[in-house]
Formats: sequence, C-alpha cells, structure tokens
Amino acid sequence: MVETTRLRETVRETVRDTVRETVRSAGRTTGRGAETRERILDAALESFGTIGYDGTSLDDLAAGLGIRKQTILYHYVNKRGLLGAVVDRSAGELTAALLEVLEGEATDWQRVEALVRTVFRVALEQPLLLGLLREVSRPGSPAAPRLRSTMGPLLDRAMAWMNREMEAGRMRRTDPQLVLLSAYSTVVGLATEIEVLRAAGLEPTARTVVTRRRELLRFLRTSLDPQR
Amino acid sequence: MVETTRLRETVRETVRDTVRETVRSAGRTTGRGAETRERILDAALESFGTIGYDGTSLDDLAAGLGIRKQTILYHYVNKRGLLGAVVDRSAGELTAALLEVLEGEATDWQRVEALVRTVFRVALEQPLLLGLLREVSRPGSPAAPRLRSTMGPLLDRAMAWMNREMEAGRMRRTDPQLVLLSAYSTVVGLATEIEVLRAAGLEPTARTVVTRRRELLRFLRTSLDPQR
DNA sequence: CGAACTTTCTACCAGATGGTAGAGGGACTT
DNA sequence: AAGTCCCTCTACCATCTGGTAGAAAGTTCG
Repeated sequence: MVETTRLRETVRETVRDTVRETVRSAGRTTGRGAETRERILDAALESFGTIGYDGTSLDDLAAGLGIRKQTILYHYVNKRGLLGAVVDRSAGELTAALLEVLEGEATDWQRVEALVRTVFRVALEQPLLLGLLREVSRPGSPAAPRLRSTMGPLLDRAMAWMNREMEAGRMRRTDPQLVLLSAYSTVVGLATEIEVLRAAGLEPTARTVVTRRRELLRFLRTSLDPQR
Repeated sequence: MVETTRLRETVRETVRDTVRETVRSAGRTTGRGAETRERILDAALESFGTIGYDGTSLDDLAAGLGIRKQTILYHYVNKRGLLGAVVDRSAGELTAALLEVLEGEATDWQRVEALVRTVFRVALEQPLLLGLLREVSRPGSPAAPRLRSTMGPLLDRAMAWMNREMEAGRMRRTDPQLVLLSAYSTVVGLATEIEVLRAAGLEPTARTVVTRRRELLRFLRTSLDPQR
C-alpha cells in the first residue's frame, strides 16, 4: 500500500514504453554515434549493476563519460529505455552463449554441465552482468518483463528439452521450473558473494567459484540423475 | 568513475550520521510515540526490502501509514537513520536467535545444523528480512557498515568457534571466512528465489526451501567434516 | 556550395525528494 | 492554572531528477 502512486506510474510508463522505440536510432549500427552508444551502455551496465537503477542519475552517468545527459537521452529515449538496452545487450550475450551449447552435440548430463560451465564463465568474464541480473531480478523492477521476453524463449526451450529427457527416462522426473529456479538463484547468490568479497578487498579466487560451481552441479545431478 | 559526486557525498554523510543519534528519542521505549515508531519501522522494512532504499520515498512511506513525512523525520533523524534503525532491529532479531544457538549445548556438527535451521526459520517467518538483507548487502549500500557493526561480533564469534574446532581436529581445516561467505550467499540466493517465485504467483512451498537447506547443509558438511 | 542529416550541446522546466523551522495540541506534573 | 514535555502537524525550501525545445556544429552527398 505504501507505494501506490509509484506503482501506478510504473505500470503506465511500461505500457507507453512498449509502444515507443527504445533506441531512437534503431537499426543503425554504424555512424559516429555508434561508439558513444556503446560507451553509454558500458557505463550504464556498471552503474545499474552496482548502485542500482534508482540510485543511478543520468547526470552522474553523463558526467562520468564526459558528456551531457541530453546526449544519453538522444540515443536512448529515456532512462527506462536505457535500462532496456542494457538488459537486452547483456541478456543477448548470455543467450547467444547458451544457445551455442544447446545446439552443440553434447547430450544428457554433458549438456547440463556445459550449460552450467558457460553461465559461470560468462559470469566471471563479465562480473558486471551478475550485478545487473541481481538488480533486474528484483520484483517490480522496471526491466523484469524485458528480461523475461529476452530470456523467456531460451528458458522455454530448456524446459522443453528437460521434459523430453524425462519422457525418455534419461532424466529423473521432477519439476523443471523449480530446478531452473534453484540454479538461477545459486548464480545470483554467487553474484552477491563476489561483490561482498570485493567489498572486503578480496578478489574472488578461482577456488571459491569452482567450489560453488561444483556444488551447483552436484545439486543438479542429484535432482536430475535418474539413477538416484 | 561514474558516480564520483555521489560516492563522496555518501562517505561524508556516513561520518556525520555516526556522530549524530539515529533515533531522536533514543532510550525511550514507552510513550505514545512508541507504537508509531514501530509502525514506521514495519513499513520501512517492507519498502526497503522490496523496492529498495533509493526507490523508497519518505512521502510515499508516510502516506501509506496515514501520517506526514515529518513525523517520520521526527522519530528518525533522516532517511539514512531510518534505514539504520530498520537494519539494527532486523539484524538484532537474527543475532539474538543465533546467539541462543551458540550458547546452547549443541556441539560440533549439531551446532552447525542448528545454526542453519535457525537462519532458515527466521527467513521463512520474516520473508521481508531477506529482501532487506539483499538490499543492504549491495556494495556501497548506505547501511553496509551498519550491518557489519551489528552482525560483526557474531561473525567473529562464529569464526573463533570454528577455529577452535579445527584446532581440536573436530572440524576440517579450511578458511572459515570463505565457508561463512558461501553459506551467506546461498541464503541471499534463497531470498531472490522466494521473491521470484512470488513474482511468478507461486507461494514458495516447503519443498523448495527444504531442498535448498539440505543442499546448504551438505555443502557445509563436505566443507567441515574432518572425515572426508 | 548548399541541402539534408546526425550528433552533441545550452537552456530550461515541472515535479519529486530529503530536510528544516516552528506552530499547536494533548498529557502529565507541580 | 501554568509550565513542561512529547508528538504531529503545516509551511516552506534547496536541490536533484528525468525530460523537452531547439540551437549549433559537424558530416555526407548531390
């Protein structure tokens, strides 16, 4: 009840933004502004992923880039559009990496393991991505529907595959949605772990990450292995 | 580099707030305002834990309570002070529950298990607490130092206990800090899991939570059991 | 060159935000 | 009754926020 006004506003804006275009210069990838657009996305990813969407001001963002806020608003219709673009790019990279695995020839458990390794690799190479994921996965986040629409098809595909495997008896019969959710939350937990470590002045060692990955794989194995 | 101004500001305010008193009417727990203070804390916990600190406006918060913003600012010096009070109360409850276990007669593995069960119980009874934890554990959160100062002694104590156990050979020699951190991030991951489930319209079943707890316990056992 | 287009900028604004100053009312004490 | 303290309110403000309007400076192309 507390944030009635705010919520109403959020819904209204969501609808409006869906109609409009997120990127003003949609489709164009060349031109002088292309580099600027990328630089803005980089800075926005970092800021959204650390101090959060609400905590990020366009003025500060622009100042850090040595440009004016209006330049940002020229390339991305508004703040929500900017968030959408950041999410799209990040989720796109992750989706591409996962699709590659899904289309590879690995089967059964190998494929699950390959998927997990891919996620962890991406997460380690681009730690900012985890911060963004954490921010965006907050309930009521302005970008939640966006993330779902980008990653949704991939998740559907993964669930369909799991269902087929179960059907064929190569995977223990269980609720795919819950398994995916647990795996997901483990990764988000890993994100906070890395951030807390960094806040404590420690750079996350390979050891902690490998340990967590092993734990996740063990969890998935006991959830999915038909032998157990 | 993006949020230079903001960060400088944050540090300055932190120092100032430490000097001042968080709760204006410190020490007094009775009186007509006591109930108001609690209601404010309840609403603030919910708001901070869901839409976040930056996303919460004092006006909205007050409106939801049917009072004026200035009443909030009378009881808690400023917004940061309010967050501090919320964190203190929540962390205090958790600390009390854990201390009870630490002072109980459970030993060795039993004690670890009791601690984990306590955390999960508190988390389930007060789901909002997890949301707050998630918000506050963000790097650069205004309340991060606060949380550390409240929970710190408890963690020190837990680590000291673990070190003693290792010394005595009842616990496998490992880095207590990393183990605690992993356990912590698993709980935060659980928080997001619950929130995502709720966002999807599902109330978290006992099953998913129990599964996660079992996973965490297994992880701790393999990390700590001297037999393996 | 000059027209059209892209990009970045200055100027500005309406609304929201956290916060201050101080009045007023109720309850309790003397 | 008067004074004191606790609590909540009205009034107000400086600042910041996301966003608009439109000028200016390239850049491309005929």
